[in-house]
Amino acid sequence: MNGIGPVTVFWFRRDLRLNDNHGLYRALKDAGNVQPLFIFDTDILDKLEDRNDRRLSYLHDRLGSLDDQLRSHGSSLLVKQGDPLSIFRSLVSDLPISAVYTNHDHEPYALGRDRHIRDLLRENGIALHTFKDQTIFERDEVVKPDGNPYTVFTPFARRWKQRLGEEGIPSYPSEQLLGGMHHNSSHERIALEDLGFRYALYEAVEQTPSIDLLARYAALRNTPSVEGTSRIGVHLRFGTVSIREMVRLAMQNSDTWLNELIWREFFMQVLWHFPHVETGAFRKAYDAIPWRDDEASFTAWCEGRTGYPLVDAGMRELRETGFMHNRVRMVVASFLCKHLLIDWRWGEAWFARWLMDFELASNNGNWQWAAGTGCDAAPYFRVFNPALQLQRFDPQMAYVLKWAPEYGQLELPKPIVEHKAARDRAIASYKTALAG
DNA sequence: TTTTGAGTTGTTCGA
DNA sequence: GTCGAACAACTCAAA
Repeated sequence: MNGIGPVTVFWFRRDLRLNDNHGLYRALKDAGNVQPLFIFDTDILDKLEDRNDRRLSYLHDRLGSLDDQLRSHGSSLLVKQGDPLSIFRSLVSDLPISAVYTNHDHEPYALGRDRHIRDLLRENGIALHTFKDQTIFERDEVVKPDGNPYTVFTPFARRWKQRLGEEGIPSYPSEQLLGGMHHNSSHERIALEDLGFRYALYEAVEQTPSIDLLARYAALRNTPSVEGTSRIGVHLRFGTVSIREMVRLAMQNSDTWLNELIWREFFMQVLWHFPHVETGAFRKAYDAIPWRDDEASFTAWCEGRTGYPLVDAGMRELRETGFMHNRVRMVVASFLCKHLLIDWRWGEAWFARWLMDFELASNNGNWQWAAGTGCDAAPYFRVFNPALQLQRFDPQMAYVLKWAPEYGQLELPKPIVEHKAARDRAIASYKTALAG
């Protein structure tokens, strides 16, 4: 490697941007000579079920544009593939590393990974500096006066907004310090094929919702045939936008949308404080529900062949695009858990596989909400009526016909369950399980 | 400690 | 067609 003297490594993970990046800002400001690094983590990649995962294509594209930007500043992204611990083991012997900077990742897997890397670096006399970047508040920054975590959204959101008002939103103008990147434009890129993947087309999404969209957000967000939602989930997941910029925008334009951003942090702190939710019900009594291991019905749901137009359209949209409108997510989730009485974890895993904007905490929290097993969840007797939801939110069938055109034919698919019978079965099953 | 009010997104039934 | 109550109690948060 060119350049003289020690380098500071900045490790990109879920913060793939050069602007308003907290950890990058601190690395540039406090240390300098910053070598940017990204690791394709084979522990994660090996678990992906599809060789043409849209998310990996998206990630790869973003790294390409990150590298382009870095090269315009005389630097380049060092990209490695492997398990991160081994990668760092070889990096510390190859490079004169003075410190490693990165941003927090509180998912269970990441916590363990980072602990091992911190230990390895410490053994080599290298400090790992980590920073809050992907949320406004994290861990136990928003808790009740007695120090315990909130488990109900509304008081959490109240306290969150109060703290925000007191503290304001910080800025980390890393983009102004890029002259301090380590000068080295010799790093080669790793092709998707070298990782064992193929390119999958995906629909690019605006990074910033327009003021116009936010002005109508509260009114239009439940209409799946309209572009009424922000769709920035994918950007928040990969950190291609700054949450701080989004919250500023929300505060100026839409309190309804701001609450959605707070929901994201609510579920993140639920996962942090109650890690058992990753595999089981938040309320343990709900683990007694006798889920039906009905693989045929599950497959019909996955493939969008339930005979319920809104459910089928949503499941097709998911498969075809990696996205599903939020209103429809609620309908299909309620349908799986209540009408089919299938374990919410099956649905959670399917969404995790296909959603471009998949985020463990939000996906888990919202599935537990729909199943009625979570904190502050929908009560178990609240069963979405897919026909009524269709009538209410897609009365012209514009959304349905876009994704499931067979519902425009005279002969309609036959429902795999009858609504009233399924609803009664769900309520009775939950009731019995919870009484036991 | 006790009390009180409230709790994302719904549906159904009967007046 | 419209409207309010019931659904099922329970837990949570805050005073």
